[in-house]
Order: sequence, then C-alpha cells, then structure tokens
Amino acid sequence: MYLFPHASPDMRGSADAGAEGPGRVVGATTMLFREGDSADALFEVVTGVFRATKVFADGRRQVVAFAYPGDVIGFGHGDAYRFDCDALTPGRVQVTAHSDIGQAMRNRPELGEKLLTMAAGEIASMHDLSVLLCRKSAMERIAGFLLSLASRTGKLGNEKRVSLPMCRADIADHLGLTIETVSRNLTKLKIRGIIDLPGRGNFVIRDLERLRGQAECETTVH
Amino acid sequence: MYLFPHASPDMRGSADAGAEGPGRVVGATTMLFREGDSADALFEVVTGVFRATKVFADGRRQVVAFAYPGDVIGFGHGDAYRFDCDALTPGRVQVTAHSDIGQAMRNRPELGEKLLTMAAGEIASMHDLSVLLCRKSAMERIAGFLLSLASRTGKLGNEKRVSLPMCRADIADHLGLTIETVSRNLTKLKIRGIIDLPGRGNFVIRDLERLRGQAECETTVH
DNA sequence: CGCCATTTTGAGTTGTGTCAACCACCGTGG
DNA sequence: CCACGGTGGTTGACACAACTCAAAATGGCG
Repeated sequence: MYLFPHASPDMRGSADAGAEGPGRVVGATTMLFREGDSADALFEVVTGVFRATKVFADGRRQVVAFAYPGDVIGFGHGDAYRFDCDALTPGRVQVTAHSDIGQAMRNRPELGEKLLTMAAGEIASMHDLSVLLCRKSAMERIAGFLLSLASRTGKLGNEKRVSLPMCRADIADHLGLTIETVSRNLTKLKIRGIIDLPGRGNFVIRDLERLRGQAECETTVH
Repeated sequence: MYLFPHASPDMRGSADAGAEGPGRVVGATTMLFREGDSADALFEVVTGVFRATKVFADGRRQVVAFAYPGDVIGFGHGDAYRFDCDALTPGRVQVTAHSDIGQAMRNRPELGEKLLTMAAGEIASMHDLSVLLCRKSAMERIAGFLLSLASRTGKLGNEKRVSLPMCRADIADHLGLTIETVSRNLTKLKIRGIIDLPGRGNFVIRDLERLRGQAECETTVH
C-alpha cells in the first residue's frame, strides 16, 4: 500500500542532506513526474497526499499507491519512471537526486545495506499487497483501506474525522473495484453504524473493532 | 513473476565466490527453507524449478513465485524468511550466505548499487504483478502465465513442448483462481486450437499469436 | 438559484467460486 | 498381467459477488 512505509531514519537523513532548503512546495494536481520521464530523483513527502497512477493501453487504470508524509516516491523505477505521480492536495516534497544517493553510498557503504533492507521491506509488502488484492472481497479491501488511511494519518480511533482526499474513482482503481462497488460498500458500512460519511472528503470511524472485523474475512474467499 | 529476473553478471559472480563447489543438489519436494526460518542465505537456481509459497492463518495460500534457472530466491526477507520454498523438480542451487554479501558490499561499494538496481527491478515487477492479479480476467491470467513459462524456458514459439511442472492447484494459487477455473480455461484454449495438452506436465503452443491475444484483453474488465 | 461533477441507488447480467460427480493416469500388490 | 486404489484433473449445475448500464440524488460552486 505504501510506497515506502519502512523509510529508516538514516534514509531520511540522507535525503535531507541531499536536498536544498525546506523542500519543494506544490499545489493540488501538480504532476511530480509522468511515466516515461527520466527517473533521476527521489521524492519524500513532507506534507500533502500524492497519487501514483499507471494507465494501460486499453484504458485500464491502476492507482499504484497513495503517498502520505514520510513516504518516499521514485524508488523502484529503472531509467524512466514507470507511472505518473501527482498531488491530490497542496503539499511539500523533499527532493533528492539519484546521483546524490549513489555518491552517499560510495562514501558510506553501510548506507547501501540500509537501503537494501528498505527495498527488501518494500518487496515483502508488495508480496502482501498482491495477495490481498488477489484474494480479498470488496468489503475486506474497502474496510482495510479505510483502516490504513486512519492509521497513516494518526487517527486510528473512534469518532475522529479522517480526511479522504481521493475520489471514489481513485479508491476503486486502487483496490481493483468499480466506483459503484466502492460506494455501495461504504454505504453498507454507514448503515451498519460502523462508519459515518459527513460530506465529501471525510469519514469517521464509529466502531473500530467492527471495522477491523470487516477487514478480516467477512465472506469466505476460496 | 520472477523472484529475480534481473540478476546481473556481477551478482552471480559474487554468488560463485561465496559458494562452495558446483552448488547444492536437491531432489523434488526438497524444502530450501520454511517461513520463519532464519533468513541467512540467497539461493540462485542453477537447474530445476522451485516454488515459493505463503500460507495464511485462514488457510488461504498464495504461490508467490515460481523460480527458474537464473532466478534468485531469498532476497526480500528480513531476519526470517517470509514464505516457504521447495523444489518442484530435482535441481541444483547456488547458495550464498547473507554475511558474505554484506562483506562483499563493504569491499566493493558499487556492488551495493547493483543489488539496489536489482531490488528496484523486483519492486517494479511486483507492481506489475499486483496490477495483473487485480485487473485481469481468468483467461488473461492463464494465457499470460503460459506465455511466461514458454518465455522463461526458451520455447516461446509454435509446436514446441513446454514443461508444466506445477499442478493445477499451484497455478490456481499463483494466479488467484480456483483449480476448476484453471482447468476450464485450459480446456477452452485447447478446444479453440490455441494450445495442446499432451498428457500431464506439458503443454504445446499451437497458435502463439492467438495466445498472445488471449493474454491481452479478451473480455472487458472494468 | 442553477449548473455540473460526483456519488448513490436500482435493476439486470455475468464471470468465477462452490459443491459434487466423474474420469484418467499411475504405481502397487495380488 | 490385470484389478485396485489414490491422486490429480475435468466437467456439470448452481449460487453469488461484483460488474454494467441507467437514472436519480447530492454537494460544491459560481
């Protein structure tokens, strides 16, 4: 789910060292990069929410990840970026050129191991993500998604308003569902009193335990 | 799909340096490691086919990957392996202790970048895998799987017999389907004259172009 | 207030899963 | 050599979750 949930303090230190000033300020809908652009920098999200999207020839779209403060975007590409990335909200990103990272690694070989460990963690979480996408029901995916948003914004508790800056289409394309299915399941959670939907762009967890239950295994898949 | 399709010559060189002799010979069904075992080595497949499997508490099973000669297994774990790995056929693996890799990286900092590039490739291919699992129809997945097997065994052409060393359950658990769906779609491909199934453990591509067509976009998903 | 995009709701379809029976292959043992 | 049993694969009937198409409702904004 996260591009880089495992970013280690060392990594962030190196990013800080390589970046100039307080980071780049961007407005909502600003593109950080497009698929095919020369991949020459890492972006660490300082504030705001970003969206990584892959569009296929036949029009199918996959929102690869949403990136929150602390997440790092731009790793896991070759010479060129493999997907688009833009801002869902105004925000700020710390930019580090790839060349600076190579430099830092030559100076501090142990940094390489740190990065490698990070990458290993990322690979493991992608394995998990594959499994989840491939084997979970719509309700499990949506409940799990809401939980992950609450967790990442530090509001994993009852009665706290959590921001939902992405539209239904983004959620659908992230979870491999349609907007109708997303909407229906959100409504179902609301009717059951598990969440509340006070206007667009927000939700409230009313019953965390039951939401967790929905994320587990509502229906038997396989 | 591949655990390590991007293994660079340098990487393999280092593996050779660290391994003793011509590699370890294993029989079919030999376990290389189990989930939870202390993750202290990398395995590069020399001959044979290996299977990486993750089993969940609720019994759901995911075949994370099949590894063919040239693929490397054992990367992307933390201290402990995150899934089981066993041999589908008799084979041979080159073993390199993790400690030797750290050592080599300290001596040759550029090796770290190589490994990092490998890891980046792995992350990218996992992104792709997520997309495929999440958005492709059963037929697209199966046709794509057959194509990838043919490609990896160097038999990507018409009328060549390709080995299919894994059982239907393995294919199903790899592609996120049931054995019945796998079987039905294989039969459908056979009826249409696109493939042939001459006894267990093999298949033949009769019409490569049409198989590619099936892998693309048979039915509209989303 | 009125427009437009987004979201929700409804009705019907369909692909894939489930359950169950059947078949084919293959090694074993009489 | 053949009967047997077991494993793995195929086929069929049916159910249901999610998709598709369509229309109505809501919310934001000028």
